Amino acid sequence: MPTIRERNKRLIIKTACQVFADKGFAATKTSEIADKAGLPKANIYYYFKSKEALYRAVLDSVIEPLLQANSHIYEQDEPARALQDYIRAKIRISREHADASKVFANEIMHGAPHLSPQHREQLKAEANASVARIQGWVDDGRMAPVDPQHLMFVIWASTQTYADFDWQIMQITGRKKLAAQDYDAAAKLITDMVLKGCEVVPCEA
Amino acid sequence: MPTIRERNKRLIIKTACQVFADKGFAATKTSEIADKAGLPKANIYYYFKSKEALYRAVLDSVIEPLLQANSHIYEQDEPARALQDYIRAKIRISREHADASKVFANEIMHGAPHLSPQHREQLKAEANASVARIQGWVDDGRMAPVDPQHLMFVIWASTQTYADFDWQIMQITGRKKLAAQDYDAAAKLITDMVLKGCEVVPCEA
DNA sequence: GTCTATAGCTGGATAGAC
DNA sequence: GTCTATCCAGCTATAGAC
Repeated sequence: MPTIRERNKRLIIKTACQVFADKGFAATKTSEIADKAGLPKANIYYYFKSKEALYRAVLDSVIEPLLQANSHIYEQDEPARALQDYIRAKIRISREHADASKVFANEIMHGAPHLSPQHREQLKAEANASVARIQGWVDDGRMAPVDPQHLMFVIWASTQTYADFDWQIMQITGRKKLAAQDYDAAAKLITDMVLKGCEVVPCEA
Repeated sequence: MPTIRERNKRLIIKTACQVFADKGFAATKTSEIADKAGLPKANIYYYFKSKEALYRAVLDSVIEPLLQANSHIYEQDEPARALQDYIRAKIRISREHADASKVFANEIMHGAPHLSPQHREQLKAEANASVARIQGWVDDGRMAPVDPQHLMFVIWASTQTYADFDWQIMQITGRKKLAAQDYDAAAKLITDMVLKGCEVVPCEA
């Protein structure tokens, strides 16, 4: 029933995510979030008991989409297909959820001081499961014996860089805004490199 | 002969670099820098006119080491050797200058609001030169026709991640601190992947 | 549920003694 | 060149009218 409550909370979280991504937690003023959301500042505090509580809510909202890409590692049985889909999904996230990625990157870079123990465990569990899956393919002789952990780090880093460090990418490519073709080119190169590195043959499409 | 002046400035910049890397600019208190450096806060302001001026000094001190890795792209004529050395150098920087890397990453992630136009140009020029160099190898048929810009982004991202997101790496590897073998494993995997992706044969050593 | 006005504190910056 | 004491801006957070 509290449809207005939910709607406002969502609006505030969404706006806060943009500002936190842009400025970082400490540099963000609650008044700026309020202004961008078109609300008086006190309204923020009516819905969230503190700036930090709001930030935690943003972190929560951000983790689900970021973890969804992992599903491709499980749903596809063929290594080439799985890696290919995974990289594509990660690049899509960098494009469609750049703010979420930045908020998360910021949090991680500073040692995840606001991340709940539950979320830490969840992330670790997801990573470990993906690593185990890749190790399985290696053990079955279906791909070259790469270190699965470092393979994941490379995939994470090279896909997320298109969100987290988009400013640098735009500087160097000379773009005002990254376009579909840029993300496609990135996905292509990363996929190509990873598949060759793992010595698996690409799937069509 | 202001040897004491220089010594103190260096100490303050070095300490500030650590704290800025750990907390980010806005979350850093000058009192914390002072405490860690074993100085009263007013001393900081005797040497630097503001927190922001100190931060800019840190940024300045950080850029040189980060750019040095680029030299390998020019000094080596053979693509395989150059890329190999470049990746190794970048990984070494992630290990030896992790704080510098984090300060810089933070700055870039938020759109480089404190970076001087000179430094922006310098970074862009270095990047463009490296890209041109790689494009030259492609044109000469000495490596596969990869997109040189995206190749650089991948190398940057996957090497810097070992500094910027070391917390995550440690979480997943279960290490308390990354050791030589971790950086070696990373360098090996990244090099392997890049060389295969570029279709150049590795050099010995 | 909304908003104005303001309290209260944190932290950047400085005056001025040594 | 060093340091203590303090000032004051700007921010988070809230009281209280509507």
